[in-house]
Amino acid sequence: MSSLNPAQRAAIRYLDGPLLVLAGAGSGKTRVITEKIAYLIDTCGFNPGNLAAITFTNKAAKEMQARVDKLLAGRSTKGLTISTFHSLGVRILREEVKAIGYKPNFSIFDATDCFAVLAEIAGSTDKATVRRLQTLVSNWKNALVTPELARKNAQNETELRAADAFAAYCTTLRAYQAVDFDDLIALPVTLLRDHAAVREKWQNRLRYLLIDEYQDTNAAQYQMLRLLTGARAAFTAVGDDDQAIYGWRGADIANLRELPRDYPNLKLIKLEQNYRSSVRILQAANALIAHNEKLFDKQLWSELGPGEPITVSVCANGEKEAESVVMKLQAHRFQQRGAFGDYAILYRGNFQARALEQFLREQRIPYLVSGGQSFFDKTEIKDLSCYLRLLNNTDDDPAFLRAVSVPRRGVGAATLQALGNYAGQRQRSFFAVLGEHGLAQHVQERQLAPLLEFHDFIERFRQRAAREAPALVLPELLAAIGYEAWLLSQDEPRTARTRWANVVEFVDWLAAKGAEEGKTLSEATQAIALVNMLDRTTPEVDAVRLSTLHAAKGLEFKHVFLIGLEEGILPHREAQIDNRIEEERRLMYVGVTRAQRSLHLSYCEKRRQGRELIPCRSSRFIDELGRADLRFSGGGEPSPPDRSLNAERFAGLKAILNKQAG
DNA sequence: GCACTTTATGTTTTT
DNA sequence: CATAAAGTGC
Repeated sequence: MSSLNPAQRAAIRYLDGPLLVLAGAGSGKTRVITEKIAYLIDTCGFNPGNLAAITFTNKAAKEMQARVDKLLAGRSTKGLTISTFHSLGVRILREEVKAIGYKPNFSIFDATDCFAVLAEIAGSTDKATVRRLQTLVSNWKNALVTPELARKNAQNETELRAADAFAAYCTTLRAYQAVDFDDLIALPVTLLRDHAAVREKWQNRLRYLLIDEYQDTNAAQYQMLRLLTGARAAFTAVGDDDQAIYGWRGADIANLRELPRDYPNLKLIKLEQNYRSSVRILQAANALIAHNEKLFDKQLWSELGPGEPITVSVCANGEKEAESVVMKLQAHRFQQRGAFGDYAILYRGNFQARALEQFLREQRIPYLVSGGQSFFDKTEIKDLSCYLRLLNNTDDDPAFLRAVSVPRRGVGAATLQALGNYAGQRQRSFFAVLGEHGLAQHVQERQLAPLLEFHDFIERFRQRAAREAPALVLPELLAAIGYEAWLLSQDEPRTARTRWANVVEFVDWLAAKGAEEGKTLSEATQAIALVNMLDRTTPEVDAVRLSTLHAAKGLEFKHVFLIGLEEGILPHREAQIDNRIEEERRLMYVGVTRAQRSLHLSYCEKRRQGRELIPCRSSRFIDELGRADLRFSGGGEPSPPDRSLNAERFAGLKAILNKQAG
């Protein structure tokens, strides 16, 4: 435990009660968690099986596991839980399903599946409407609001209709034997709350909890934590209110603010020494975040010297910005004789990566995009997951609909419509009514053959999948449906080849997973829903990292480029109201504090919106960094606030407020 | 009624 | 660029 500072050491050794560690960016918070796990096992004699560390992303969980393994080299960590909130939720659900009337082979719906269910219920094809409803439902679940309560709280006709849709949505999911992401927290909470025996069992099993990124917990996750820790309240929560960037997902900083109230004997330890960034970067970050209403006072400091000045480039438009950033990065790298892997380019939205990728390819600079479209969201992978989901749970209608249509087998929209009506009338799933004798009366005669053939086909593989490992069955299923040929017939040869390569990679991933933990079909299927990026360990590759600001949290880079610093991008156009501006500011803060040695900012004077180039204004956050250490280039300093532009901004704000009132 | 082709269109952030 | 809606041939 050498080279820990006194605050870190205190945080690791404190065991007398609940502990909140306020860990500033780069203050070694992951280190505190991993060292504390080692301390609890080595020095305090905890059984690893009685410890759980909870993170928000798989990436964080994986990294933590690796660091713990290294720290405890040789000693057993068997039974140690290091997982995301959602994975822990699945584990609890799987063990306790019978208490809430689900089968253990339940499906996990992703956002697309849930969207389709809600669209059907609302009878709406308008995307914006359904999306609003989806957010509403998600917010209710995250706040542990039941359909009944939502109905009671409804203020007007619209809210009442939404609450009814919510109720119907829950019923439908239950009929499908399916849960959504929010259920993975909400259901375990109700379970632990309402069943004392279950609660005691889990409290007994998880005797000490460590929670990472505590500021990102939502109400449901906080309740889960309370129920798991119980009266003993043996936990360490580590967080940073300045890095709370998931408010839009229901995360609530109130959980941080109210922790001292809920636990009067809560011990508070602050980590303020930053081991990551040079002084100039840290000063800029401190100046920026000072514009937020602060929850806890915190001043980061560093012993790492002044470092390079922060540069700001003004570019004509998005393409020019991408080009300039790539050129600047090249020049900087030559001058420093550095590696590509020392550089990251960070941005607000995924779409900003495209222009960058183009120039990086042109310059033959290796790069990796993190965030962005997940491997498991690719069409070919979703196709196969749906087959697995259907084999695992034949009540999973969304999976049925996809599997029955890919590849095409002579069953089209009209037939599925008729089948859906029949299934609805019989109160059974699509797959179930395929086996009924009455089927012939409800679909066209010539449709009968392909439908029955599909039913047989699934049934045959289902029996095999019950006995054999999914990774063995899947390749045969692929051959049986002629998937490779289908891909070739659908796409250009080279896209078809990449897609098939993805399929092969997916099968390999499944095999590796299965070998690792002896996964059953239902475990594998559920794991697929939760694991987002294919966990290829690629830190070895020397490549520039492209990442959204959200996905960059928890990472650090020697040199950071932060692009698109314009009003409307960062802060985002739809985040003009006060508390959301604060979250955008924290997002900027996260970006700034990723940098160790140098930080390069850029923004455009004009940006393409649709087919037109719209003039834009530099982000207010640039001004808030303090001018002292900024070096401008490309177009001089940003123009002083211009009245016409302010008027424009005001008009935008008014439009938003009107929309909300109406 | 089904399958495949063309055309428009649009993108906050993620478990 | 990748998906979704509308249009065309069978």
